[in-house]
Amino acid sequence: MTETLDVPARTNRDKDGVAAVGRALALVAAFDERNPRLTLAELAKRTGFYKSTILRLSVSLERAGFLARDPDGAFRVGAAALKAGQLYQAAFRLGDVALPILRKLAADTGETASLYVREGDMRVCLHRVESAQMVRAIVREGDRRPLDRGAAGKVLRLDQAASELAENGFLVSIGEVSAESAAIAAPVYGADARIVAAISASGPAQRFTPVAIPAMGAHAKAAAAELTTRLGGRFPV
Amino acid sequence: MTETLDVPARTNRDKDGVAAVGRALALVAAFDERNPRLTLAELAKRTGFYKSTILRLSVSLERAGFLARDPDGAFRVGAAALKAGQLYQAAFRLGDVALPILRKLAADTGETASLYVREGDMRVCLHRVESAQMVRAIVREGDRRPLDRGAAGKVLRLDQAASELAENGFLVSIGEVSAESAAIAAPVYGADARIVAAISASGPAQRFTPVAIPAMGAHAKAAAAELTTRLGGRFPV
DNA sequence: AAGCCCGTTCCGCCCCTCGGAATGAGCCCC
DNA sequence: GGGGCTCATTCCGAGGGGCGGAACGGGCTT
Repeated sequence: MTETLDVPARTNRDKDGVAAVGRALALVAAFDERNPRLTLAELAKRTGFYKSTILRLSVSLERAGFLARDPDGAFRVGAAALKAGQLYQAAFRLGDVALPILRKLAADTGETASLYVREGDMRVCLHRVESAQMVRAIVREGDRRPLDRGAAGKVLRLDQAASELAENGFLVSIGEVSAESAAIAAPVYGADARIVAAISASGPAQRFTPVAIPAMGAHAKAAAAELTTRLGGRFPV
Repeated sequence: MTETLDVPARTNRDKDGVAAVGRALALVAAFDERNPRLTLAELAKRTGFYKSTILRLSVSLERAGFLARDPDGAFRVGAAALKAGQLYQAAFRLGDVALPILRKLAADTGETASLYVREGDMRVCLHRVESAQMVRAIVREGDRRPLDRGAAGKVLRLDQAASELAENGFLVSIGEVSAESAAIAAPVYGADARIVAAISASGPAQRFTPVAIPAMGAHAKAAAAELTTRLGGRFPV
């Protein structure tokens, strides 16, 4: 430390940020599902900071609502974190993320690809990319369909992974919405591992043969998995 | 600055926390649902900070995952916020138990059911199940409302059972949070027989008629009682 | 080409933060 | 009861880290 500075002494000037901020956020990151409440001493042990440092940082964190304190003195994460987490989700204008995935699914299957979300006892098409084929399924954004018909409806109605879904990762429906149509759908999961949307490929029933279905299902499943991860979602165990 | 310091110059020594941390968290708080993505210039305008300050703080925030940057340079809240938000919910060990109860309350009343806890002089929505109706109350997890408006707020402010509450076991508010909304709420008690949370059903005021309220109140009261017992809580004498 | 606004880099001075010591309360055990 | 731990909290000097402005360059529009 006293001499021989091969490295420029000011090397830490760039890309270093603000040390106090890093420390404060490390405090928040010290919590986990097993320990959503921590005492000052526990925080000190987990972070390696001095207790006086933690107390000083916690004043600002508490004021901003990112940290809170129980009457017994225990620390826990504050309510502002909940709000910030939702802002993270809101930052995904779903279309920007979903549309490329839908385009790929439409190309891979040759069918119309669409993204459905649940709305009460109906499902609503949020985005859609139509097939290029002469005979194809026509779906428009905003279309509302009953939840009890069609592959996407079935997927959105699942509280937990049904046996058929768990087996293949997708569901099929033939002639449910209309006699000559068919569809295949896979679930998109949110951060809480619950189904938040369904990605489907739909078209004329004639093309949904026992031979074609497995490949279509695999594509739908892959698209749904891609969207799930892009949204920060978590797959159920 | 040069003289005449009536106020002790070092009055800010106590209870001041760390200024840089407050600034960093103000950056995160600058986002909202309408603006989940912000440019550097927008952030500077909203926070009043210099752009150089924001850039410096953002290095630490990004490293911790609380802020992220898109390829086009726009800032958004980072994934660590989502995790932190879940830790906030985890601190209340209510989620697994409360959600089924909220679902039942939403089904029974046809209105949006939500669970509020007190956070200082505000109340925070911890969990929520929205109504299936076309016209319904919109509540998001993490929403903060003042304690002095709305049925849930009144419930949470009760140190002891007020006469009205003791009589019916629930409270009603009409047009308090917004002119066209109404809500009904009942208290959840902890092991020490003090109020730890409020369960409420909220929706358009038109549906909260003198005829409908008693049934809704009974449902809310039942839901709160159910949650109280499931949490090992004790009712006041 | 001038003007504007964008994002980014750089650096000196001041003040803010760090970290350790000191304090007191609470608890357990002999 | 008192000694000895661990707990949370307060205080302050010294050192360096962050603030805030200036300066720069690129991309637009006028």
